[in-house]
Amino acid sequence: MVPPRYQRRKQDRPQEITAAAFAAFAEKGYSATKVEEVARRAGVSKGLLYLYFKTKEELFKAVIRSVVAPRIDELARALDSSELSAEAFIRGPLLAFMQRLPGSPASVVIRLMISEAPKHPDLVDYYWENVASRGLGALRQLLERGVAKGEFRDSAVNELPQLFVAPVMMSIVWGIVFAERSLDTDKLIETHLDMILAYIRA
Amino acid sequence: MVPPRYQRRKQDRPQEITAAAFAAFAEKGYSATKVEEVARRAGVSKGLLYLYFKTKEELFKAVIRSVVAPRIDELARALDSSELSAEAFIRGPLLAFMQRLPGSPASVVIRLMISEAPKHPDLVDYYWENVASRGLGALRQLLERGVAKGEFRDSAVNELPQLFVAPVMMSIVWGIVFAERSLDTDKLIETHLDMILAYIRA
DNA sequence: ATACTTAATGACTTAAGGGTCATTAATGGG
DNA sequence: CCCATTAATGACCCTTAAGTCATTAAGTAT
Repeated sequence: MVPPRYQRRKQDRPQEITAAAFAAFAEKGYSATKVEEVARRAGVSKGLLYLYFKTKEELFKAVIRSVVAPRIDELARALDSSELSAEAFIRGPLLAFMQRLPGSPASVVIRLMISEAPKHPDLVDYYWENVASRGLGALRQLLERGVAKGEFRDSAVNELPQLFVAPVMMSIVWGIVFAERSLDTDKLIETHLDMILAYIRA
Repeated sequence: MVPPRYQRRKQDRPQEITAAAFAAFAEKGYSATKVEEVARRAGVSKGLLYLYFKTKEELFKAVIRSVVAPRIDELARALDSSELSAEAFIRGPLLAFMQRLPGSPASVVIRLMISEAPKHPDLVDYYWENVASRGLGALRQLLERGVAKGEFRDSAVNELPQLFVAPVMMSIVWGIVFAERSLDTDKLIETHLDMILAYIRA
């Protein structure tokens, strides 16, 4: 009994291919990755890949979306789930969340966005609507809650939630460029939040 | 009298070519830029370009160096030239310097480094030795001076000069990805430094 | 002037890699 | 069991772009 040379698995292929593509893009970046290489990693022929994704660019977009999409609700849920004070929330769940990012797939997405954004305005729109503006909105909300409860004073930080994100971005970029020259990103992020809290505390 | 079809200008060509390449890379990124396009912008044939630069990669490295090199001493000079207190220095020259970066060629270099670093470890070494480690060293020195003079207290910031740089990196990345969706980077950086100072003041 | 050196050209070669398509074979319905 | 359907293959095509080189002509020394 000869085993079949391949199996038809229409349901699973797209996911398997995007997963393989993500791994390849993470290692080599988008343009240095060959479509054939992605197919090889997915255990699939190049022709099949083109059956599911019309172009390499479309594959790229699918990859970004596939990584980003599942995290969105996770992020949304995080905020309202807690009965903590704003400060406790920042020192607890938010700190933990931020510290996880530099070593996570999010880091790869950031790198890809930085490299490819200029060529893919629609991807930027997607990322903006689903990740950036939502995340910043959540931070703003958090700050307002803190002010309303009398924990925080009004300050320029309210208008600049990017201040929260800066050390995470720094850590991610550091990791991309100076991979080996280690940086204590956990401490960087924690110190930064400590600093913000000291600054905005009422 | 027929003007010569071209002029021999061995002295100027390399600079002109790297300048043209920088402009092209700034617009399209490294791999999306064709060597022929660089030659065209430099008003030169492709063959001549290859007379001065053996490969596209070598041209790339020359471009980075040509942008980075002149700024190095400027940076070094900045520190010791001032008789200001550490805080005044931070609020004055350092703030101005940092605010200039997001709109400067440095921003392009950062983008190129992020995209291409993994493929060019020697460039990373160069950048580390000449820019990153020097700049961070200068910041550390500045903090120590502040502590020695009794302006600043000892804190975790001494070991993490990256904290200073974070909002600049954030601004640069924001500019790359969300070019149009404006962010008040000047205010972001100023608020950040204000925050640091409040945190470390003795 | 003449001969010589070399900066400069641009048509050409070559390789890589994105994308196609005729062919094969797994699968499911009758 | 057999046929129709379509998932899957992989050899092939074709464009693009890096890199070469024989040739031309600007500058220079004798």
